[in-house]
Amino acid sequence: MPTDKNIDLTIRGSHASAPPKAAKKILDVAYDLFYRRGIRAIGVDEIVKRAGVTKPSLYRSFPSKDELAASYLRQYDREYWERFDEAVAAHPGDPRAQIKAFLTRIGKRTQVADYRGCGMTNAAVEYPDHSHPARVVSEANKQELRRRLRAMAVAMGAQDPDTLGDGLLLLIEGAYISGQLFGLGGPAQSVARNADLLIEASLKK
Amino acid sequence: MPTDKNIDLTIRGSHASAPPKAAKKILDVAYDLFYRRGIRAIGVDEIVKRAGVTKPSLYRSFPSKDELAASYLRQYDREYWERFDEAVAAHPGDPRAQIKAFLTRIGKRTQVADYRGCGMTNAAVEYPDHSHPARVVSEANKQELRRRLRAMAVAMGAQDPDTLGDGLLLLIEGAYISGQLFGLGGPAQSVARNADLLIEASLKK
DNA sequence: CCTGTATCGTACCGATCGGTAACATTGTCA
DNA sequence: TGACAATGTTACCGATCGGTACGATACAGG
Repeated sequence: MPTDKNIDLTIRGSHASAPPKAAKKILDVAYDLFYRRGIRAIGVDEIVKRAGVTKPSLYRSFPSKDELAASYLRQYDREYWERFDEAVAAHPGDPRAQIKAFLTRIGKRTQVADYRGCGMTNAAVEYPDHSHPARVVSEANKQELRRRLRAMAVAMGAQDPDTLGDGLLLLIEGAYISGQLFGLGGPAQSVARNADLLIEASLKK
Repeated sequence: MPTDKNIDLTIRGSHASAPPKAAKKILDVAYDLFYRRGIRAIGVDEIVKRAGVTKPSLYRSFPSKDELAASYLRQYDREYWERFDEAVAAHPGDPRAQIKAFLTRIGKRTQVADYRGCGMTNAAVEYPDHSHPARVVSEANKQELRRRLRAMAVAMGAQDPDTLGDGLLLLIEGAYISGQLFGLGGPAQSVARNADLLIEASLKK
């Protein structure tokens, strides 16, 4: 049996004998570059150079640049719901506090120089074609976000849960975008406050 | 024989100088392609091909592709404030109705297949570098939008005008983005309703 | 040892990127 | 008509795009 010192974190197959050493470095570097500077702006040459590998190594682990971009977004997706679930777990049974915690965190994250917003949102803007592998991941992520927000609006006892859930989604997307548009001191810092106002106005009297 | 079938609409007189016959076609085509498919996704070759001209014609009227993109956004900017001012003019002295009219219009525009959101927002996502000519135009447009929304929040008598103005901006940006993410039936259709709820909750009691 | 297997890197592909030099064509007025 | 200036066109540039053929290399089990 192989040493198995490195556990494969992407549950591909149950093959324990697939330790793609280069693949992880490539994905890590691609994640950083794609997120910070955009997918279209980054060429595969720069990725392999920064990762210290060569191009064939990239194409042995990923069938194309588009699929590498999709892998980046799948990784982003996992971390996204981790953060979301943390906010939920911090306030059991209190959806309003859960939302507030999640949005407060988003508002804080937007208040740094060179904030780049949501990788999912950015990818969808870069690829209008609905069949693009990256966009498929992005749209699925947003559908799930919408589903959760609407469910939480129900749990909060909103008069019109779908409208409130969608309103919260609009505020969140607005925070991602205005965060990268305005930088420090931008409108995104008020996302939690505005969301709370909107929630208050949407509850059954 | 120069049949002169192409009318010159810029200069008075029958046969005055014909300044930018090609430039206008180039900008028109670039506007459409840049908006629908993204700036980075479109090459200058495709622009000149669709415009029925050649590359040197483009580079005689525009110093670079980046500057052509900036020109596209300046045109977008003019039309943007035209639409904004129309909503304002439709309800003199009633900022709340002005906002509602503007957002109702946005909400409607988002409810078409392949809606592509706001050209300004998209350009900023495509070009994270603050010094890029296209981004400079985009950021100026958003700063002006923020300024107007905050001023209208003051005029509405909000308890905290800056927060309300920024909240409206978040909803608007969210509508642009979710409009292109979700297509028909997406959250963007509720932008006007949510904005009105937020306004109601933000007025001085 | 030998041999199979899998990952590695060198070198290269055609296509396209943004941009330009040099030339042909055109309209205008003296 | 002749001369000028502006515009349009052909052909091309080096750089980079995403992607690959193929040989070198490392390492396992017999």
